[in-house]
Amino acid sequence: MNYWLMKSEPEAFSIDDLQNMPQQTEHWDGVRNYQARNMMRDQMKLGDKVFFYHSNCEMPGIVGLMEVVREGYPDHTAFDPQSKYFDPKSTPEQPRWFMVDIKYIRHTRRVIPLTELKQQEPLENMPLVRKGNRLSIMPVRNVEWDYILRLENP
DNA sequence: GCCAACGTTGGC
DNA sequence: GCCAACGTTGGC
Repeated sequence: MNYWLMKSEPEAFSIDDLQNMPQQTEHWDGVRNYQARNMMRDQMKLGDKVFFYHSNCEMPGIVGLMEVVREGYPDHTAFDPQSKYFDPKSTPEQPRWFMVDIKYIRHTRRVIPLTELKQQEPLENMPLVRKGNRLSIMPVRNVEWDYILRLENP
């Protein structure tokens, strides 16, 4: 099993929003970055676990756990001229953008803020804590995953 | 709201 | 294929 971290701006889509979806499941649409696209299309597998990260907000940090429940398939919002994610270069015949379906598992016991993650030496190689990184989806090493979960307890 | 860092676009 | 211009991300 592999581990991941996915960012979302809580004003657009938060962990609470996910929890309140039917089946507590939602497709992760709107990603328009090739690296992130490749991970969703090729690497994220059923049962993989994912940290939900809130970005661009008062307290950026890890807020919950989720699980991949459907592997990569075309992001249909790219086909819809009404969507803000519309991309005329993506067609159903030759889709350019992909998404996965994600299911809520639980909130973390507390928000684990970015400021705290940055202070952890074992996490210093995570793209998340590196300056200028803009990846909205990234792999998490097994040891990093376990380490972060231990931070949950104050 | 600012701005550094980064990715993408398009002229040449 | 280079690179300037532009747009976006996201912490602060």
